[in-house]
Amino acid sequence: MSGDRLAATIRDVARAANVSVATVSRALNEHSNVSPQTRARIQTVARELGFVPSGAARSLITRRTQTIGVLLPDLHGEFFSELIRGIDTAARSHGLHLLLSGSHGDRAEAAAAIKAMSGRVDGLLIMSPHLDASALADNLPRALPVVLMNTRADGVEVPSLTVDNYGGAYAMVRHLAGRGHRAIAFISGPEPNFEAQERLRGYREALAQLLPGSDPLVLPGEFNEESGWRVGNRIIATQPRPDAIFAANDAMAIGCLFCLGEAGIEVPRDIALVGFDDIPLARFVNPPLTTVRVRIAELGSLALERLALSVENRNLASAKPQTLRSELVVRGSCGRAQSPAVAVVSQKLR
Amino acid sequence: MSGDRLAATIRDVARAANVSVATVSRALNEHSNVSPQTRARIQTVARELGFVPSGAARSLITRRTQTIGVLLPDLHGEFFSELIRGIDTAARSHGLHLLLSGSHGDRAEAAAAIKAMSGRVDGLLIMSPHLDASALADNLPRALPVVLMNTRADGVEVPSLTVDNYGGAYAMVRHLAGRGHRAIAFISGPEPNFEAQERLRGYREALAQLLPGSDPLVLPGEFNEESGWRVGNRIIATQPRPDAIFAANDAMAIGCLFCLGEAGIEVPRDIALVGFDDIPLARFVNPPLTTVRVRIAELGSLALERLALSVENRNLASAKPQTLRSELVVRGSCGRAQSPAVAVVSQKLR
DNA sequence: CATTTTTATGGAAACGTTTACATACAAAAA
DNA sequence: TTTTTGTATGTAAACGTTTCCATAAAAATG
Repeated sequence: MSGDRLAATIRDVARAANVSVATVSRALNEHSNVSPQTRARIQTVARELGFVPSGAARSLITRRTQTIGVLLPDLHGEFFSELIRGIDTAARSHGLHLLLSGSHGDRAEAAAAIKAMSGRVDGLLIMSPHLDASALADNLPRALPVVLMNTRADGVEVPSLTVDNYGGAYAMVRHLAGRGHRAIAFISGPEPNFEAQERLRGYREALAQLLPGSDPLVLPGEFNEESGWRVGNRIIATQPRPDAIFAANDAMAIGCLFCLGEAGIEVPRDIALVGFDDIPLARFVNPPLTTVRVRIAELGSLALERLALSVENRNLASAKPQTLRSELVVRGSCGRAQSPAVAVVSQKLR
Repeated sequence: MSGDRLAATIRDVARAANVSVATVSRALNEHSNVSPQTRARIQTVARELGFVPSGAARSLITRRTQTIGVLLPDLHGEFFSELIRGIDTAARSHGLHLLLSGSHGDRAEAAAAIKAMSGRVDGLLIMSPHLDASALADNLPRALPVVLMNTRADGVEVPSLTVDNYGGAYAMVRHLAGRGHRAIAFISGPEPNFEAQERLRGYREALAQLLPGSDPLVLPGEFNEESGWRVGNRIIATQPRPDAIFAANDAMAIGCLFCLGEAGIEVPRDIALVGFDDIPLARFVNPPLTTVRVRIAELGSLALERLALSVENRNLASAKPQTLRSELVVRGSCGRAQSPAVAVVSQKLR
């Protein structure tokens, strides 16, 4: 019972059950053409021996790893746990595994990550908002299906899913303008980031078109709470103070919110504050955050579905970029809303 | 340039470079005993052909997948993105890949997840606070290294890392008692959860020993913001109202904080409120949250290090459980702290 | 009963690597 | 010059599956 140092293989099972390896394979993979008694015997023996089929051997012969590689820029914050959750859900329903790589800062790191994954996956899901797709394309093995998420893919023929960052930002500015705000400051994301750029572009163009007299005020942030906090302090010191702050993501908006709170500046009474993403936390802060909803988990699911399709058909999916609509979620933080308590409760019940 | 439908193999490279496959293998794997010219030629050819070594074939012969399976109960919230980040960092430094499975509700799902991963990984990292380790052990292939995180492992001989939930909770109650709070309510986590149980035990025992006159008040929560919010409403309605609320994790504390805020109950003036975990957000809420710091990312890193060690030595690591000390982080939310602004700023600068 | 069809099983090749062993040839030592 | 050592390369076996093909036995058909 204890001398089994090496893991049992299919041959061990075959020998113990007095059949050929072919029969064991058929029995364990639910093929037809195996007699019920033989199958039962093999299953028993396999369990006794603690037989676990080697994924490597199976992948080698079937030419399928049943694994999707997921390349993300980093793993900080709720955005990524939501995204992974969406991907994981879809992967599970397809019987696919997820090989995760949680950071690639520069081009070289991205190349290394792609290379390391390449021989082990059936397809690649990449989010690389700070890198151009052409930089990635050089390192991608041909014939390996890829789907890009929120990544600039201008000259390259790669299927991609993108959130409508531009439209969402534009809609938010329109909403703020509609509420009478005139001086709207913008906390932008990191400069090279594709999403940050699109949101900034939405802000700028909406401002130019809807509030022609108003000058844009752009304050650079880093997409995390801390930078929102820092920028909050800058805004407090700004004279004249803007009517409204539009943070390019919720994490910065929340950081800013607490900064303002401590300085005794009340949102939305003294200043309006809105974000972007609708992370789960957004509805729980006080006042609840008006934001642009991006169905993060859905983005992940859809991307995986598309990839799974092209893996199953062994083709490279059409490169047509797909854009997910983003939608405005009006809560209390932008001023003149209904009672915050009501707004939040209605959000909690889906 | 375009007729290459099938991926190139090492034989294709060998043929094109006029050498044997063995030489190609040696050249590409940085072995010695390959002449510089040959190596260069092979590398060029390999690049031109877009050769990517098959992970399956390599794993089959080396008996190493260079992959660690990570089994988590779910993926909601910052806790898990932190944990994964810690694991990923350590894995990267060992050249290991991560195969992620993001949910197993019940015993059967956990068994399925383990089975699905078993043949594809060199080791398993499992967090399963709501499942007993013995339930897992039945499904674990013998000879597969495993490390458990925050999982009850009473009767079973499996290496495990656990956060000192009991000690942290005890220390928190002591701190609250030291500040003069007498009626301390506790928002507990989900009943079957191991961590939730340990934190509750710490609360109960500390209360019994340090405040013998005070009756425990335990309100059930679910470890997420929403349940914290719900329990907040219950507490508002409670008469007499407790002096302090100890939430079993930060997510619930934050949900509760916003609930109280909307009801006009000010923290810490009207009631003290503390949490557990020290998620990144905790220092940014207003007032900044007093909590118990659990080095979540570090827990992940340490667990992976331990697993990597036992994978490299091809042995099953010692089953001695390791406990990570948790530490009290006093910020503004527990009353009578220094100026909140100062407290937060000092936290921001590491 | 003779034939055909169906069902259950076995034999063996294939998947793409790594590596132990063999070998050829050049350089160093005798 | 002959022998020894070392370097660069090739040959072939092995890893553990799946699956095509062959075959034997059993069942169905004539």
